[in-house]
Amino acid sequence: MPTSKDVAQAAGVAQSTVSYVLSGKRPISEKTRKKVEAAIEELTYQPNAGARALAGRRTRVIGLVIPFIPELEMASLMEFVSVIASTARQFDHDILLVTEDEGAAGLRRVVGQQICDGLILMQVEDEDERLPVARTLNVPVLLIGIPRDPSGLVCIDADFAMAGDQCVRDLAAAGHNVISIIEWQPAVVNRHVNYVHRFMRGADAAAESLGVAVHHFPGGADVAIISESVDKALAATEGVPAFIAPDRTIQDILRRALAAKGLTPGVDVSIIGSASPTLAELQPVPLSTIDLRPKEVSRRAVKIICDLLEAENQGPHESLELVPTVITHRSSTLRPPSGN
Amino acid sequence: MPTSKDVAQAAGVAQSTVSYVLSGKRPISEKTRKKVEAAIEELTYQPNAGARALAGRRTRVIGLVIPFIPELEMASLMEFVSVIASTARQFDHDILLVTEDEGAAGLRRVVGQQICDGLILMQVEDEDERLPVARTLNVPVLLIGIPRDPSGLVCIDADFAMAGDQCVRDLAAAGHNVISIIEWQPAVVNRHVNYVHRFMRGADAAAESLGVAVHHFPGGADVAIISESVDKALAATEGVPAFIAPDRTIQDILRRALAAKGLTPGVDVSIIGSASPTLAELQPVPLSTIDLRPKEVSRRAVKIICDLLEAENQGPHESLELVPTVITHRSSTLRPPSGN
DNA sequence: TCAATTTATCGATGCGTATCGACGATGCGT
DNA sequence: ACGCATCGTCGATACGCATCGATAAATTGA
Repeated sequence: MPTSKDVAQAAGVAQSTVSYVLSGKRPISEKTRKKVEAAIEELTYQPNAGARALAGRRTRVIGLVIPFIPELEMASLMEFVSVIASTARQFDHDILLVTEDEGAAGLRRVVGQQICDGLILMQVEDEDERLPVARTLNVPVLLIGIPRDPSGLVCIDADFAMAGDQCVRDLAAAGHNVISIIEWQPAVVNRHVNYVHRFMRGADAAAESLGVAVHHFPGGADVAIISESVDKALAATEGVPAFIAPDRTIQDILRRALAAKGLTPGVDVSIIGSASPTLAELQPVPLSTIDLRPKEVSRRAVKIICDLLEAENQGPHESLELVPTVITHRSSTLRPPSGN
Repeated sequence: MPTSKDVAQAAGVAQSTVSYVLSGKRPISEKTRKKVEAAIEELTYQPNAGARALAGRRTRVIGLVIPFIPELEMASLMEFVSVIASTARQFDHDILLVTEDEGAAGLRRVVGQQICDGLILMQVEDEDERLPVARTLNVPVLLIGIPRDPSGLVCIDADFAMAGDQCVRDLAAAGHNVISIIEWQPAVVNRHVNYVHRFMRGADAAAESLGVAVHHFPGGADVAIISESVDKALAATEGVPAFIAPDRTIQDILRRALAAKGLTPGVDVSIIGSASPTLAELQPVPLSTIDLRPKEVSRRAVKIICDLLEAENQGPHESLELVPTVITHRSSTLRPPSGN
């Protein structure tokens, strides 16, 4: 592997000059720059990351702490990871995976060994054991998710309250007076990932202000429980029933249960939930969705932490950014009665 | 951040002694070791990765090149990534994400800058543009997937031929004379990820040797196409029909199409396919599955590349490892006629 | 008891880059 | 023509660790 010294020699300049050509931190004449660039090209020189990190006290690597929760939807997780990685590249950074099974010690390790300049924590819980550690690390940390106490931390997440609000308003506008929410899996709810609560709060508040009723029913991944919830929900509804079904599994089971009763989404019943556009289109009756915009959340997360890395003016930062959600009408919900 | 020099000072020894305590590459007396270890504890010293890489010419980082293929099942991809990352930790290595959108240049970058000691390439295609580059990199590269020409490369993958063989044998043993395979999405097949062909070859060979018929039908993610395939398959079958349905989407659509015709899996029709155990159990009729063992493939992949890194005796290696697949009977297939 | 080993530790050096101070060359105004 | 600021480049040094040769201390054998 050629070094900057080799480049310098080939170009007939000092090593430091090569360094300045690369960083642009001092003026270099057109002539020398050309020579150096030619030598770099010629030798296919690439700077050594270790040496760069050592001398420059910057690795240009961001640690991404990925959760290990079997109940979680792996597909959506992968979408975050993938977008985060490619966005990081746009900011000239790389992503190092830190798995949850190392626990909080993993954070101390990658920061302590200076493998990373900063961290992104995914799937942050209400009371997250990683937070006390995160607060003491002297590097920027970005949370995806909002803990109970976000003081001294930088957070971003989808605006779940807005999502709940939008769903309820939308269904109410379509003429529903009673809206049934099939809730997340208890395993998820009990982990206190508070987006569930935020969603519900948004939904309940909207219901109250609009004078419609929102009923909550147990959901999860169990066919029997969801079927029972559907029965109860239907019994408690006069007029056309409306369902909010958070994830794919619940949607699948709900759809099947309704089909068994001869109810067609968009005609005899409304369903709205969260799903990727492609998956939503794939359904027999394309699903109206509330888009939590994982890509946008990922992109902004990377941007925020890169800004923090750039600034580097120490001192704990604190901020909280909520990404607006977007509702998309397809065929699974009734249309509002009149003029668009 | 404390350095090894600080530790040395605190312990009253030379910096090099601290280094030897850590590496164990020279004998150290019990007494000094204790002192040094105490100092390390006291200062919560952690060696600087950059300096270590620079001096030791080893980063202990493995680059993981993740594909970006929308058609791919993100969930299974995430399982690979997650298991690879935690297995790497067991071998005292970390995983750096390299996204496909950098293309082959990404490989050159992470290796050229010596961010990584080696690479794992996922989702390797028959004629993969990354391979010529991979061959010239002077670091170990491990492929998950088998290209058309694996010479000079180290590969691992699930044994798809075995999977095809097992599915056909199993269905034949249950009394089916005609077996219908709903194929992968054309987008996947056309990418020449040859596991599709290997699966088919295994299936066809088994069929021939058993004297049963295997019919192939177009699949994918399109409801209309799959429904038509199901109709044709049923028309072409006398007796109880049997289906092999590769992925989740195909399974979902197939199940719905069969239900619409009043056919119940495990009674009037057999279905077998690839799915995670939890997902398989979740179905109304638990799905008999062929397990492609992504976790085992991931674990072995990491082990192989770590062994190569350990060995470090240059020269191109070459090997090909196939991980046996496992068939699991649940309720969606007929049972073999007689005494187990 | 003394030379020959072995054992435990130290000091010095190199890894490849970034950065700082210094210095000659150039351009400016007067 | 002369001092002065600016520009462009060089040389030296630090970053934190691994490693090699050397040295001092402890052990062995005869």
